[in-house]
Amino acid sequence: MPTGNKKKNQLVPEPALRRMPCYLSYLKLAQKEGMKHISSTFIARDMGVDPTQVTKDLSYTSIVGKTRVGYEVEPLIEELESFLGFTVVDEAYLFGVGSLGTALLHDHGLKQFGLKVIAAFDVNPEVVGKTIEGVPIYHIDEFKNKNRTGAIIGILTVPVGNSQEVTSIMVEGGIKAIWNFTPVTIKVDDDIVVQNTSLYAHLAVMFNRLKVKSSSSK
Amino acid sequence: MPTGNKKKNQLVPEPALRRMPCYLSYLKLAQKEGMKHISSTFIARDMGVDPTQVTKDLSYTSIVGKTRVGYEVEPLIEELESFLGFTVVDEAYLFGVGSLGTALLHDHGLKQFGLKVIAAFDVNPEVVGKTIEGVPIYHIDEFKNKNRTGAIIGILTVPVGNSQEVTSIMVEGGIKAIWNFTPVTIKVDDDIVVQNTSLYAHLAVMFNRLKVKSSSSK
DNA sequence: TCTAATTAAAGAATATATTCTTTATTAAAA
DNA sequence: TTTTAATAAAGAATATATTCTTTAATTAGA
Ligand SMILES: NC(=O)c1ccc[n+]([C@@H]2O[C@H](COP(=O)([O-])OP(=O)(O)OC[C@H]3O[C@@H](n4cnc5c(N)ncnc54)[C@H](O)[C@@H]3O)[C@@H](O)[C@H]2O)c1
Ligand SMILES: NC(=O)c1ccc[n+]([C@@H]2O[C@H](COP(=O)([O-])OP(=O)(O)OC[C@H]3O[C@@H](n4cnc5c(N)ncnc54)[C@H](O)[C@@H]3O)[C@@H](O)[C@H]2O)c1
Repeated sequence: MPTGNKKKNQLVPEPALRRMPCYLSYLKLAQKEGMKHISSTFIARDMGVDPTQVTKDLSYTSIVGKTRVGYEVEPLIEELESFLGFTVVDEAYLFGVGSLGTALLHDHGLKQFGLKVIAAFDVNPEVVGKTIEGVPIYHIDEFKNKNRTGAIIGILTVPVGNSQEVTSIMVEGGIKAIWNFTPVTIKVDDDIVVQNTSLYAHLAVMFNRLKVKSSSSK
Repeated sequence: MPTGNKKKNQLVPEPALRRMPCYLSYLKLAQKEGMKHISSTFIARDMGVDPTQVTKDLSYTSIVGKTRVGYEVEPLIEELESFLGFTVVDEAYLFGVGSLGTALLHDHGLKQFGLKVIAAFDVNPEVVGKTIEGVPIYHIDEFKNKNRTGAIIGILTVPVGNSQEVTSIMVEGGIKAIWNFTPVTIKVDDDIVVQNTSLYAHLAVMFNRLKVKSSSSK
């Protein structure tokens, strides 16, 4: 029996996946304004994208639109949230409670998007033993010794020089997906999912576009 | 006279720009280990990418490699940093001093990558008037009234519902580039650069890849 | 000095993603 | 009831990005 995922085992393109949370935010605002139905044409105009891209993106989910009417807002929101994995809250461990790690621990938004940090690990005696927003911080050795069960998602926010070392510890401890906030390309086996989120990479893109714009307008 | 940017006015592909900071991190680690030269073959093997992609990416900068030797590490680092705009520190304003905004203010890393927040704006009386890491926090009305000069880069970390409103205020106040951390697609004129950095989008991609992996291994 | 191996770089081929075109549907208007 | 306009969806065409292939350079070794 098929697992229900529309038609094929094919990978959903990453660009499409990245756009979906944008649609979601947009739809939630539209819902607040009382809209019951919404068409791809309308979404596209409002968001400044191509209308056929909207329908193609949404076609990866199991939602179907209605000709001349568009999509029903509420079911679309529900389907998108569940498709994106935001309805089930996954547990995660966080590695490296520095400035960025602390910020993520303080963030209340993540839980709404399906991620809950249940423990954090560091080596710094100043943070080990403490608690941030109810999340206990242990020494990384505690993870090595005990945590072979539990969360399979790990958030990596350690310094650049320790990235690979901590990655190995994470994988040995049973982590299957790594949300990597360091600008380092970490090496793992094929069965581990790595999601790179380097803020500096985005900064580089922004600087470049700004440079191009300002030199072309001169 | 040409402005010096290698050969063409063509845009550097965003995927290439996003990979460059990864090369940079890698090269800095290699430099620490005393390497003077490094080849694309070597970089590629270490980082798990295609060697020709490395040379193609680096060809957008003005660096040239040497046959049978590779690139000189130090000049390559310098060229990458300057190409990416990390050597000149640009000033920026931050809008929305909530959990994410505060985290960014506490971050010491950004300055190394060419961005320095010189002031922040909010509406919450609990934060307005305070200072975080030396950065003063003003009421957003102060920006409307006075700040027509100064930084042209703005960091947007306000709630979803206020994104568009604050965006307009930013643009009216002279902001030319917006680093948008909200999951909302903000609308601006063509001459404004928008860099979207929604953490939730990355989370969505990670969840999807994890789901695909776990269902294919069963 | 000559040969072999390694490499950067350019361009071709392939793969991927986006946009355009066509078709069929259907709600609303005539 | 019939016509019209708006739309989703599928597939084709185009654009973009990645990977493969070839070429020329040049260092190191014979
Ligand atoms: N701070 C930011 O806003 C920001 C932005 C973009 C990227 N980053 C990247 O995120 C990473 C963390 O940045 P940061 O500014 O939070 O650094 P940080 O130095 O403030 O924090 C790093 C933390 O990791 C801990 N650590 C070191 N070795 C460890 C180990 N072996 N096991 C467990 N924990 C260990 C340190 O004790 C420290 O608490 C860096 O790679 C940085 O490049 C940070
Ligand atoms: N917190 C996170 O880690 C995180 C992660 C990903 C994305 N985001 C996004 O970033 C944005 C901010 O998230 P947050 O968790 O920091 O929210 P938050 O509610 O903690 O902070 C928002 C801040 O914006 C201020 N604000 C509200 N209206 C304003 C206005 N008109 N002008 C200026 N300031 C105003 C608020 O007073 C508050 O201080 C949201 O859009 C969220 O979706 C946050």
